[in-house]
Amino acid sequence: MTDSTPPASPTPEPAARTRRDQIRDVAGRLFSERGYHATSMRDLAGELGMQGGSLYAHISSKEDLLVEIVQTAAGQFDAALLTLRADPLPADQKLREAMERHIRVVADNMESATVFFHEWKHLSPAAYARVTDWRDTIDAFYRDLVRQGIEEGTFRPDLDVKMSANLILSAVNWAYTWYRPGGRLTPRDVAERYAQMLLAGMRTPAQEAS
Amino acid sequence: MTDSTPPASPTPEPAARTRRDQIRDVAGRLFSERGYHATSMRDLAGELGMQGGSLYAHISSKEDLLVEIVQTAAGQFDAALLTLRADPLPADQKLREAMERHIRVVADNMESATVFFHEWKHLSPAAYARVTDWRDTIDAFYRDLVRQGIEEGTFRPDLDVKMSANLILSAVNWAYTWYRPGGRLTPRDVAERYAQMLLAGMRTPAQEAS
DNA sequence: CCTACCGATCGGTAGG
DNA sequence: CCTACCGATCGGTAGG
Repeated sequence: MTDSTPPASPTPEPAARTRRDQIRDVAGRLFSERGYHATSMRDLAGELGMQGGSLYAHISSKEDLLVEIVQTAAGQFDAALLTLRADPLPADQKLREAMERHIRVVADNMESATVFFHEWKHLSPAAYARVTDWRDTIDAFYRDLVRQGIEEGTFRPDLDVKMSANLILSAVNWAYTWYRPGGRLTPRDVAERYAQMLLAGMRTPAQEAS
Repeated sequence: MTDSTPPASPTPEPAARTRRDQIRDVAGRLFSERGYHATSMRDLAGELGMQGGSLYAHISSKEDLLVEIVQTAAGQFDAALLTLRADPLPADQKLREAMERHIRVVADNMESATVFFHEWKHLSPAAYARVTDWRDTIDAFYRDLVRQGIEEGTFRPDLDVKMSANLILSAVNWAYTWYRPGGRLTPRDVAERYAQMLLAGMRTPAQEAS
């Protein structure tokens, strides 16, 4: 055994993780555990072994941290879902895939997801508006998917498009309250169980397969 | 037209509404809009046309208000759901009824429900433990309902009991984020749409009716 | 990244 | 229910 091979990095980009990233990650954890307003900058600094005022060498305000956490989470949902829009899959398969990706984003980012769902109302007007726009986009994504299935004849023509999308979104979003990473269920397991139950209620009576 | 008939009371018990009740209700609204920690006692007092310190003639602490709001909400869920446990209905009908009642509690108490779901982590240990116990009770209620349906032969024997209960709870709880009282959908409408989709995925293939 | 500090605001109380 | 106040803590800054 020689030193010619550098040790494999334990995480993808360990060196690229700046102090700023650490601050954001710890903030995400504290905001998710205690809430944004109940987390003080001194709490945050203490977790990082520094004094409260020292944080401002790396960030410009507390709200910047919240904005970054929320926007990053929104970006991950977008990257996972919106790339599916142009996918030529049939609607039922696409829906199953979307649910799996959606749950995976929640499961892989439980803290950010919690902050995202609980604290976005505390954003300043500009960032707040971006989140409501994002929410409309995701709503439309799932509604379009349901409509696609109806047009393709896979989904019942009498489906209430909006309510179906609401039910799907309920299932995948609410996972932030109960999912435990490292437990017996992978995001794929959850998505498969959910999709099986939901698709049975959405498909035209003629169809039956998985 | 004479004055012999007293005017019908606009609300059930208008005279029984004490100043304390007003404080709790306004607190529920502010806590739901801004969050518990972001609502100051002076904000609350201002909405009621009084000074901050005057609140303490009626309440003993800010947390008392939170505890009362959360416990009242939990009590309404209990009153709506747990009375169904001994009901002799078949499981699918009972599930539909439970979902309708559950959504109705959310819909009729959007503010308290929001506080309940977002702020219970900020309770002191004793009240916090009561909420986690409550949550376990409601989880068990829905899981028992799914099990009952499997035993009765109405629901598929291969249903994942825990995941089915999770899906049901996702649907009824998430309503607090999107339901708008006074809109086109009554809680009954929502429950019917949801139950139709969910029950189709839970029933044994033999069955088909509503 | 620290020390020392700013004005503002917090939940709550005393005394009336 | 008000006035006046308490100590504690808040987010953020200056200067090093």
